[in-house]
Amino acid sequence: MAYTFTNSVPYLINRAGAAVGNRFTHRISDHGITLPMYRSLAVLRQTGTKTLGELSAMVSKEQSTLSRIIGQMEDLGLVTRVRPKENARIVLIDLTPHGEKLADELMPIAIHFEQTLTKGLNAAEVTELKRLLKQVYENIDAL
Amino acid sequence: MAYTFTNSVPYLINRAGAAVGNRFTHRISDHGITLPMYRSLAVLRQTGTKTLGELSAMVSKEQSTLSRIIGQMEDLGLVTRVRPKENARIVLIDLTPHGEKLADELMPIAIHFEQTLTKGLNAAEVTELKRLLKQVYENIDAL
DNA sequence: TTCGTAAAGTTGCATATGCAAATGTTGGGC
DNA sequence: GCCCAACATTTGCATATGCAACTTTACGAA
Repeated sequence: MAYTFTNSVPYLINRAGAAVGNRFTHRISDHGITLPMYRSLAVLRQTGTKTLGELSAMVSKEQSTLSRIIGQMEDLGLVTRVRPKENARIVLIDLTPHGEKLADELMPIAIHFEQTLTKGLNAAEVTELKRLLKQVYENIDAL
Repeated sequence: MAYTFTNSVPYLINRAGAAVGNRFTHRISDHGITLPMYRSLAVLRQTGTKTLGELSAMVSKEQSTLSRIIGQMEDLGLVTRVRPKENARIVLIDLTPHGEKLADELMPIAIHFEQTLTKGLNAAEVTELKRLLKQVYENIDAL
């Protein structure tokens, strides 16, 4: 299969990711948070307490960048940042009740996005898309 | 199917896109260009002359941001920027011979990425992935 | 022709980002 | 117990980014 830039996997992934991100960003802007903030909320809501490093990996943001974002979220009263006495190297990040509430409020929006984006695809196709995206992600290690 | 953030389409797309982008960025850094610069080169190489607006849409970068990036590429001698007499509103962007040469040099890297990312997938699966990504992209309009 | 409006790019400005260096912390070897 | 290397996070700094405002140009209506 001939290689064409605009038909390459990175191009198609980036194009879709950027466009979806922009839409979501604008959709949640009136809730006073940004996209990386939303992603942090959603990960914490789903998986509970995380260290900064763990969260950084899960939301695909550089640690130093996320450190500042979490700082803002702390100022907004959405999360808490705690250095445990047992291990004062790490920082444990948790949702506040306010953060949980906001995450819950945004859930319907996220679900709506998921449904709209997969419109025209049957369940098997959606599953396949996700499987392939995970495979591609794993393959990055080999680069 | 229950909605889970880390299994959602936007999450999986963003995760893969960000990681691939980072890898590629570092891989081409010794060639003196950034990722959006590479994308611009690749689009121009593939499709020829473009206006700033067209290029902006194709590389998924804001016009104002791309305007500055093209300015840098002009300084690097990679592209030319021309306002046609017939229509002085638009700016036509073209590769210089130097820009073409660089685009050609980077092609093997891009192909290597494509091959590595799709490792473990057969031809039908790769085609399917691309088809689904295009469908998702089209569905964004409905949001 | 002239005017008003839309189109296409560019620039000002405030914010976000990434890398590298700095800070503070732990645990192991001695 | 002390020192040193590895860890986890934060901060300094330069660059990238997005939005809104501005400039220039094109074009249709009167």
